[in-house]
Amino acid sequence: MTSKKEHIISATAELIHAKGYESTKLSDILKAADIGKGQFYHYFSSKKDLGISVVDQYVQTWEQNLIEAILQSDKPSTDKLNEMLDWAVSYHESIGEFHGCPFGNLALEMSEHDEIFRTKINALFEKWIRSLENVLEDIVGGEKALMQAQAIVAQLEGGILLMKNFQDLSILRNIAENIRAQYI
Amino acid sequence: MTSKKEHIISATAELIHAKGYESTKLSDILKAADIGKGQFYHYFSSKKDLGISVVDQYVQTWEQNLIEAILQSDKPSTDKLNEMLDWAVSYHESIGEFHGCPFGNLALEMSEHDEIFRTKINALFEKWIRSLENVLEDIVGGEKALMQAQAIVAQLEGGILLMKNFQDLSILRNIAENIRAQYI
Amino acid sequence: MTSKKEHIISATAELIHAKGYESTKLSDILKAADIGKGQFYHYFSSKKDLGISVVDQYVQTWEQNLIEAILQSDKPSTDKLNEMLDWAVSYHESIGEFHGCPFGNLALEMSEHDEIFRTKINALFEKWIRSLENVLEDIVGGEKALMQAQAIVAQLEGGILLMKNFQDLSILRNIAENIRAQYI
Amino acid sequence: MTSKKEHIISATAELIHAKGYESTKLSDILKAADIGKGQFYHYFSSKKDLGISVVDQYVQTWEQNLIEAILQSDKPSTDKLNEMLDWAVSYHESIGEFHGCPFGNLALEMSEHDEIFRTKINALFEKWIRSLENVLEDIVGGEKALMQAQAIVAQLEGGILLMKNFQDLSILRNIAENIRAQYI
DNA sequence: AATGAATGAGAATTCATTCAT
DNA sequence: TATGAATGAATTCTCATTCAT
Repeated sequence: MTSKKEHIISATAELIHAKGYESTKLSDILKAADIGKGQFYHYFSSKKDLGISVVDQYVQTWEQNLIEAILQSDKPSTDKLNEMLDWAVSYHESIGEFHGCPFGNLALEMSEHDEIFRTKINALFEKWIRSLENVLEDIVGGEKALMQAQAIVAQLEGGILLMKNFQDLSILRNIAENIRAQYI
Repeated sequence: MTSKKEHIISATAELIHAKGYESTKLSDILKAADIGKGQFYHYFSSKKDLGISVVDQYVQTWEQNLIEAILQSDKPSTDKLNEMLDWAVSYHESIGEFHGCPFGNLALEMSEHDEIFRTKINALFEKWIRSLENVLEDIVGGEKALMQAQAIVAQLEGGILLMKNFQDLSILRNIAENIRAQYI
Repeated sequence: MTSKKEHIISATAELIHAKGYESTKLSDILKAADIGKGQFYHYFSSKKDLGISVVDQYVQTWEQNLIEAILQSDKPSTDKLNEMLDWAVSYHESIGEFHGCPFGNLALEMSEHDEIFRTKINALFEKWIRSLENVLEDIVGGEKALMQAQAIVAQLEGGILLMKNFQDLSILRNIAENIRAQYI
Repeated sequence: MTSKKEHIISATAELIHAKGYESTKLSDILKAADIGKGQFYHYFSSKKDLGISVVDQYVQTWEQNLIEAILQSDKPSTDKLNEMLDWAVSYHESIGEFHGCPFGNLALEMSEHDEIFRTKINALFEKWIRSLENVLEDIVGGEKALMQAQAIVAQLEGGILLMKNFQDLSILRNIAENIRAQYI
């Protein structure tokens, strides 16, 4: 039964999103997943091992929900861009609290700590930017597409950072509107 | 002579920039500042007390170097925008390593941990955005100025985040170029 | 098996009796109970937590040995008084060293430090005095019983204090004789 | 000028009475006496040195106010006993807070810690009991005088202990009344 | 598979005392 | 005389990991 393992990963994913990797203590995880130490070390060899599984799970989810379902769908490019912006805003809206972007958070916290984390997070950002570049080629032409894909992702990540710090969703909404106004 | 206290603050500022607040252990600080435990607690009442001093020092530096010297100077608005972008890129260029934005890092790490840190960091972002809004009023008109000021700050912060994760300065350069292309 | 926890409590009880709460360092406890730091914090959340357990254990023992077994037995009142005095003297005699009264010591050390300790110690003194009051009602009549119960407890506590300071059991013996002479 | 030294001793005496010797930190003393570290170590070689001076000052005061002025005066014996009891009650009444007996506190805290403290405190209790014995010889006859002097001192010390723990002066008043009723 | 007791290195902090000026 | 900067051993507590059952 893998579902126990996945249960632990999901419980930890929330904790890490809310508090960060270092601040999420093993005891928090055991409590949240309602398991004992022995069970934890049966499924995972270390806290880091679990951390990596959490990132993998996040990566998989985003690849499906953002990259595949939105950016690589066969809708018109402007629709894709629109959907991506809606998805970003509604993701944070639905959580109800402003913990920031799971990837952005980990990117800043783990980048220089741990090469494995950095590489995995990197790969997702890379894919996101590349897929967005493809979308933008239709809208702004091929030459500027990469630069502007980077700019849009940066704008969203920075907007989520500001949203978290101000504890105010409206900043992210403004950012989304601003992007929309520029490209659509 | 206050310089000993300032010496400790500066040494710690670098450590926190590079590793984050939590990961910067007291022992790291003592080593970096070349002082003993007792001396540390002679100057600061706790690690947090020092952390706040570090943020205060960063705030002061940025208010002088960014807000006052650039955004509130009496040069033309487009020059101010240009200078700000140059300053941002050259700041990270000069450090030689990609630790990210001192404020952005702390914003993400401390936002939900500690209200005092969040408030101080908030105040700086607020000032930055307001000052930039004033600059943009000349360029894009008053109506959109605030939204676009937010967008620019977000873009820079997000760009620095990507830069840190990719360990590649060119992303930040691209972002700066992109902003320049849009407004100048 | 709770006996490990009780083992730690008992070992600590002796230390606290001999040296006081503050002077009993964690390292003393670990050595006396022959356990490691981690094990200690597995059973107790803090030194204070253990301290409270120690007081609770003392309270329980005294309630059984002094209050229930002696003062609330169904023997004649003068026998009860006699037994209490015997018990007090032989308690200190059997230990062989003059560390004072576990409750009196803590009462003086912790009274103004910590409200929880004070309250618990208070409760025991209160019960002791009330039970003794009941015994005395038969001997001196109801009117003076409370005052004289207080006087007897005070005399014993003060006698133990002097005994400790003079490192001489005979003072406590004298006090017991003096009480006996007055009431029996 | 010795008055500075005496000023430090008096300020510390209050602190030790209220908090005990160990809990009175050097920093508390410096603050209370409004002096710097250098000045402290000019007048005293260590904290213990000061502690001994404090005990010496207490001993001197009690020898004057209790032993000489009351117990060795040329008034009738029953007056002396009465005055001693009044003095004891009014001493704690005048302070307004219930910190216990300065000697009783130190007796319990320091007895087994430090032989010098114990000896000095011992000497005072010894003198007190001897002087009271002389007074009692007139009242109860020579045979029982020593035992009853011990009993009275014990009763007062125990009463003050209970008073401190219950934070209630009336217990000490009861004890005084009880002693008066027995001898006067 | 599972429990939770046990480990121990390392964390922040306290504090009497010494030393340079 | 006096200041307060500097020292460092000792203190309580944290926490990921291992081990016996």
